[in-house]
Amino acid sequence: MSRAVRGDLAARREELMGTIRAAAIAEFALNGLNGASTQAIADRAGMSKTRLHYYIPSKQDLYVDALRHIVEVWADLFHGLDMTAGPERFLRDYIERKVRHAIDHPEVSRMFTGEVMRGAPFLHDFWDTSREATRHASEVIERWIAEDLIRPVDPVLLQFNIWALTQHYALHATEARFMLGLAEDAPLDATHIADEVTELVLRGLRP
Amino acid sequence: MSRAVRGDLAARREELMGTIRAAAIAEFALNGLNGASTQAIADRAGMSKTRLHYYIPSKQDLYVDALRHIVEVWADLFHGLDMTAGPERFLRDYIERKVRHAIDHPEVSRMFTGEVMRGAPFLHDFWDTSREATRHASEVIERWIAEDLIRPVDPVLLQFNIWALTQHYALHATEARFMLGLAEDAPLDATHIADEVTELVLRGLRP
Amino acid sequence: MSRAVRGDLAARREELMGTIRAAAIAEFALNGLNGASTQAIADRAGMSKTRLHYYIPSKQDLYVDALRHIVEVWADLFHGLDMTAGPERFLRDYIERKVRHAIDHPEVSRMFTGEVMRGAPFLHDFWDTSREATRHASEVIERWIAEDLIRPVDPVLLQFNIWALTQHYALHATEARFMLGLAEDAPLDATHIADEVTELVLRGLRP
Amino acid sequence: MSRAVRGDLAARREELMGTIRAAAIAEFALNGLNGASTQAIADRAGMSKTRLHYYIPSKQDLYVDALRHIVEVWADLFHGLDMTAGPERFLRDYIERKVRHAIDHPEVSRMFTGEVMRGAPFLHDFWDTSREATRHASEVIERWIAEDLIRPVDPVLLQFNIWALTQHYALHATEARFMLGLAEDAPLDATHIADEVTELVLRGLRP
DNA sequence: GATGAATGAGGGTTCATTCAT
DNA sequence: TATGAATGAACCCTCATTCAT
Repeated sequence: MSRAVRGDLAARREELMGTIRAAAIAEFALNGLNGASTQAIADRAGMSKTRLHYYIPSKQDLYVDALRHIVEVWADLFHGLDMTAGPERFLRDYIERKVRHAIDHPEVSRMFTGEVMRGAPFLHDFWDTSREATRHASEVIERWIAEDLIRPVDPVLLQFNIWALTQHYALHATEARFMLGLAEDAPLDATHIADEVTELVLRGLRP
Repeated sequence: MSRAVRGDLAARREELMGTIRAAAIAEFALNGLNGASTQAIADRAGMSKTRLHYYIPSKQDLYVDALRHIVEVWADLFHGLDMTAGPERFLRDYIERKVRHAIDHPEVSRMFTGEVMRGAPFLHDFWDTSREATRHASEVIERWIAEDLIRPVDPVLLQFNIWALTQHYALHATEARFMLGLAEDAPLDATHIADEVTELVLRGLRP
Repeated sequence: MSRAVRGDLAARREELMGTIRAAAIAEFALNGLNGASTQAIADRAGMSKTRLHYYIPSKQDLYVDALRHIVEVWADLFHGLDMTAGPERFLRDYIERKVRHAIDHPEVSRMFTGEVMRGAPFLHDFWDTSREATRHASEVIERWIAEDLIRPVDPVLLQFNIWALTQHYALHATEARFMLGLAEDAPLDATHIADEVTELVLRGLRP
Repeated sequence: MSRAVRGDLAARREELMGTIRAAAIAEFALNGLNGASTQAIADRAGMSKTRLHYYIPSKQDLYVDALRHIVEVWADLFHGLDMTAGPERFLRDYIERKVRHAIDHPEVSRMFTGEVMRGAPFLHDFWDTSREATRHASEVIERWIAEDLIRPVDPVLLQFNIWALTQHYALHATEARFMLGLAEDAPLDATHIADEVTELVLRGLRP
């Protein structure tokens, strides 16, 4: 087998795994690990159940893999963001990116929140990393407080609150559309939402 | 059958239905409608699956009944709160109650959020009522703006944002405990959380 | 307890048993012994399943009782018919009564045919009587043949054939209405059907 | 996979479906759609219930498929029969074939009659075709009447009557054997029965 | 790599019946 | 008599997974 063909095969497989993962995230977002059926995932990915099981070791493995993928994507999302630029600049960028991503890929937020709601049984492995990130962010926030750039707040709760505000529009997209009088398939206005959230947070933090 | 005995029977049944509903909410919170098994609900309620099915028409009926119950409980929760008292007083009370309830009964928030994440297929029936409430609240908020009690904001998004902040600690209780360095079964500090959220919102709304 | 009251109670019970039997025949006609549910019978009789079971020893007993009742009713139906009156007079009367009863009470014929189709597992007990009747009728038919009132035929098959012709319109009432262009709830014309059947048989038997 | 193997697989499946259908017809004949259990069908087909369900979408689908099959088989049965050959020739052939088939495959007639007795809820779809056939046959019969080949009769009822006579020996095989003094597993004499029925009908139709 | 076949466990629900009151 | 409660067995069907080809 030539190197090119082998590369082709690998790429083909990679692409297939991407399709499967996307289908899995969509289904896990709707029904969780227990509630999702491999049949539904296979249907969504456009393949037979048997073929799906050829590519994955088990439903649970697929679930964990999807979680890992989500964590990576979110880490990537904030690469290049600079907390040293000060609270205003950082939070504006962060919230904007986070809200936009949440609105564009609601299944991702939903699957993740589902896992967390269940007590995060499969997320514990990743949390040591998250804890480090949280600690690091807390230090920066405390520096901002020390420099009187923002008023004194609980730095961990601040992070949770921002997380809450930005995730919410992914989880509650249907309800939001309804209450805002939008059509069932109309996109939410990410810019407007990001602006309102940003303003609330920045003003809420003023010294 | 004497009136007393009949009363006893009715009370017994009422109590049993409460047990069942609580078990159901816990399971639906974990696994959604599809993922939850009547066996698990029965186990949690301390009865056989057959006996459970004697008391409910179907799993879906139980699910809808639980949702209805949640909506009622939340409506009750805010009876007596007075929006005419001005933003500071109202928001302080509202957020306090909401956060405390979320932290005390996280399964309730979780089941509800799960339903909403799935596109709220069974909640649509209740939303006309919710829309009215949202509209009414929006009017009050706009009056506050007109009276310069708060700065101009999108009144609907403000409601969503407050909702997001107060629900979050129910959904993410496990994660929050972990990041805050608490024990796995330690209660979250509702007072502290409510204070931080309230402060963020009130200051974020200052004219 | 006075005799009158006791009589009342007995009458009440008798009436109730009639209601139950009618409901049972309707359900057994539709679904057979296995397929019929006591719940459906109870519903049809306007009582709770528990109460139904108070009045009957078991579903199977109810089934057998209904069969016995049907056999009795059919026996009564032909009391007074006189085979000595000769074939024309007898067959005219017999077919007329049988067709009319079949069309008026199709459930009865249907439940009975269902039992027979299943191999008549509960009817065997009654068949010794039936065999006697069949033999007796065969003798009369053979006398008719000997007297040249009708042509030579197999006397048992003749009885079966007449039975087939008269039962058919109970079993196939729906189909008959459809093919005859009648409304779904329109009654079949018993007189017309009886005439056609009678004519076919009488002419078919001419020496 | 080679063409030969694929053909093998298809043939294997076809054969299996035939086995399943035969088992299904036997069970549906005994207990109807509601009363028949997939377990009993599986047992009769010599496979596990799970395996049976691998081959059928649902019990109801199997039921409808079996009905469709029966209708097709009966249509095939009368291919080649020529109504233009005149009443005597046609009716002799028709009754002979029909009686023989009924006696050889009583379950088929029984399942069909069961469906019709229940009001034919799943047969309605096929009845438009049947109605056409009935109409066409009626026209031929009326031509026979006009040509004085048979006496005037209701053409639709004539068809029903013949149907009744020929089906009867499938439905009442057990009873017939008993009344004719045959052993429980002895075959009915199709030739004799067909002759008696034919004679009754042909003579009954003489002008 | 990819397909059809197969399976044991479990899914929600209904069953005829019994029990206590 | 008559009711509500309760139950073990059975109902139809789907599950994630494995096997053979």
